[in-house]
Amino acid sequence: MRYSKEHKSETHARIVKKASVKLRERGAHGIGVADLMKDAGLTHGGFYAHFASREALVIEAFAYAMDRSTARWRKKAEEIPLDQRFAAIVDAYLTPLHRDDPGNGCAVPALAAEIAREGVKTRRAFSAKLEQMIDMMAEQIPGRSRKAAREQAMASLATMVGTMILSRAGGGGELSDDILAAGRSALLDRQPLAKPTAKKRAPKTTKTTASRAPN
Amino acid sequence: MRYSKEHKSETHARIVKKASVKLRERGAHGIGVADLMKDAGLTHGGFYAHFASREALVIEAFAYAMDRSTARWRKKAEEIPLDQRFAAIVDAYLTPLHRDDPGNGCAVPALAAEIAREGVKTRRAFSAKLEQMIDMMAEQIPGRSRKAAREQAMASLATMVGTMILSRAGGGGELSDDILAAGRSALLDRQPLAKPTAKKRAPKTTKTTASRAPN
DNA sequence: TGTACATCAGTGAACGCGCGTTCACTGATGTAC
DNA sequence: TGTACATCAGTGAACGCGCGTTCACTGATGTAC
Repeated sequence: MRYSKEHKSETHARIVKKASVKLRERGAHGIGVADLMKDAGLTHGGFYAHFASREALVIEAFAYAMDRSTARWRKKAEEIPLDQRFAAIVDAYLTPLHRDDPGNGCAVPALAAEIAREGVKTRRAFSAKLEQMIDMMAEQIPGRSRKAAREQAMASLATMVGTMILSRAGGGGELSDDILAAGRSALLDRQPLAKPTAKKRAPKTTKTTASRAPN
Repeated sequence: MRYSKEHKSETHARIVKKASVKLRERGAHGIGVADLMKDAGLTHGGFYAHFASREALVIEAFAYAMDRSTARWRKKAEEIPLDQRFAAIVDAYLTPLHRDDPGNGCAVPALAAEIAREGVKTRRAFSAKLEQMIDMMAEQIPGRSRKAAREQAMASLATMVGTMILSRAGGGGELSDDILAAGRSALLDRQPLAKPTAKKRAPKTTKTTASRAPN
């Protein structure tokens, strides 16, 4: 073989990784095979040595983004006391940084609406990853039954995703900021979620040095 | 002229109306000019007698859908006591009927994520209509300051939109239903929104005869 | 009232262009001997 | 160790195809005289 043993799988992973950014930025149909390959430092002809079709890459790239988000949140949660985990995730999610950098952000607000219109294969891949994300969120909600936690996880995720979408579509001005703030306070400034005695002590977004949206 | 005075504007309106359904169903890029014209009973060549570009139609069709939703909700609200209006709108929005009929439903969950990636013109048109929709929602929230009502309207709309998107992308099975139910109860079964003494009396979805999602 | 002409919404062929996909080929390396 | 051959990730030209857009044309009606 021309390259080392791991070369092909490394290239494959690089294509998926780069594509997952560009697809979140431009949408599931917003960028072509040639440009995606160029982004990974290759030419378009080699694409089909790695993927059966463009759709197959979209599925892989989407799954990759979802796995990374879920894993990152889970890891973040582990470093924090149980009763602050949910708030910490919401806090990191609903930021201008995340809003303005969809390529490195959560794949759900970027791609879910489009994916709902794709073929069965793509839709199934999505709902499996969404299920995992919901489960992870539910784990961060203490003091409730499994069912109640799952229900709150789903509703909260809906608010997070909806807020992100509306804020991004809001034009980038005051409206965008207002929507983001409204979504934040709906999830963070509510009695059952923050400690009643420390209602206003929702975690601040501290990582001012970060240039990417790690969601 | 070949046709009566109002003929051209009637045709124009018909194209916009039909396109607004198809674009919500298939996405802002999911259907071509030729098919859109065919849907209105015309051939593609005549398109540019009505619109400067495909993008211009997308903007008009989107604005049409937003205006209709906003007007319909406002009208619905007027028929109902002030303290039940918000719940009634949420109740009518978060239904399987609406989820399964995006073409006749709210344009925000169907198109907002894609529109956030369009040109400035399209984005401006969107945020203007979104602003109107938020204002209308805020009017249905009694007993709060203008600012607080607007904030709650934005957060609620975010939950509604996010719930609809996640439910549509959820695969159509149990997950979709669970998400829809979670979003509903988050908005309807909460103390500040329903009367404390009638917490479980959230309005039921009664219009079982409706075959379209009027949102 | 009758006739010639102007108007213009709508038709359908044609245009570039970009896209996803295919394919013959390349050339560096692994392997057989 | 040296040599001939096989492998296969990657290249770049080419393919159909569908899309947005353009354009010469049609033909029913309004209007001028």
